[in-house]
Amino acid sequence: MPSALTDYPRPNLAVDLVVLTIPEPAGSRHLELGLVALRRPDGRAVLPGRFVHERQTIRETVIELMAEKLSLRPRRSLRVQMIDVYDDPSRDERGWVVSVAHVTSLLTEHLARLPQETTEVLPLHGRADRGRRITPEPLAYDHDEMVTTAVRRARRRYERSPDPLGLLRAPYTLSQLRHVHEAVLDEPLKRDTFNRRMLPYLEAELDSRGEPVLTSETVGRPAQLYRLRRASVRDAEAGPFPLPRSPRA
DNA sequence: AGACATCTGGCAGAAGACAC
DNA sequence: GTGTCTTCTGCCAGATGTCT
Repeated sequence: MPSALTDYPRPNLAVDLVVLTIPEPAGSRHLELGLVALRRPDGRAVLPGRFVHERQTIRETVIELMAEKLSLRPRRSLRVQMIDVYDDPSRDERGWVVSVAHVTSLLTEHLARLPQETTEVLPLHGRADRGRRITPEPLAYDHDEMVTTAVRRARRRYERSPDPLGLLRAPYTLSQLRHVHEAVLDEPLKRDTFNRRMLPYLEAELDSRGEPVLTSETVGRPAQLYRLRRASVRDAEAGPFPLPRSPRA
């Protein structure tokens, strides 16, 4: 007797990955949020993706995808989150493919290790919620939708808590943190309010004598260094208020 | 010395919550 | 509706430090 599990046509299962990054050295002004994309032979940009192989989990597929296409090894600090499942039967011209989209972030130091011949970093600007395209060019398949969703969620989190995607390596100054938030939100922020909002969720970096560590790498008065106060993130992300914007210079 | 950047603290006004 | 209190926000001044 034939099995129902084999009698019906089934979609191919795939994983696509939205990789967000800050392509310029973290800490400088005018940072811009970037997206790691691959260039297909036909010239279209696509997200890194991979089919799920037989007897393989989604998580294993994501890990293999990151290793194969981004030279990234899995580690505890690497945060990968699922965005959504994309199941429009016509979404892929090659056939019936259901994709489980994920999002992660890449520190600047890892960008140099990307295979240059196939990967590139596209700048992300604009607000999809205001009817504007985020990517500089249309991506293949429904990858624009994945990017839009990932960026919208990232921006919502960056309103509430300090660098939730870990784009900035701790310790950092308040200005460095603000520049990263401005890059993600693509809008200048009010410095005073930003500092007041974030400080409760940060702790000062201390030296061996318990004194606050200052950095002289910034221009002007040496700035104090901070890192995330571990138990604070959940509280921060529950906060109700969006950050106030500053007029563009 | 002057320009510039950052940090800190204070002040005033707006907005919301609450009691009456 | 009114008054009071709290919280949030924007603005400012002063101190501190680097760079030219």
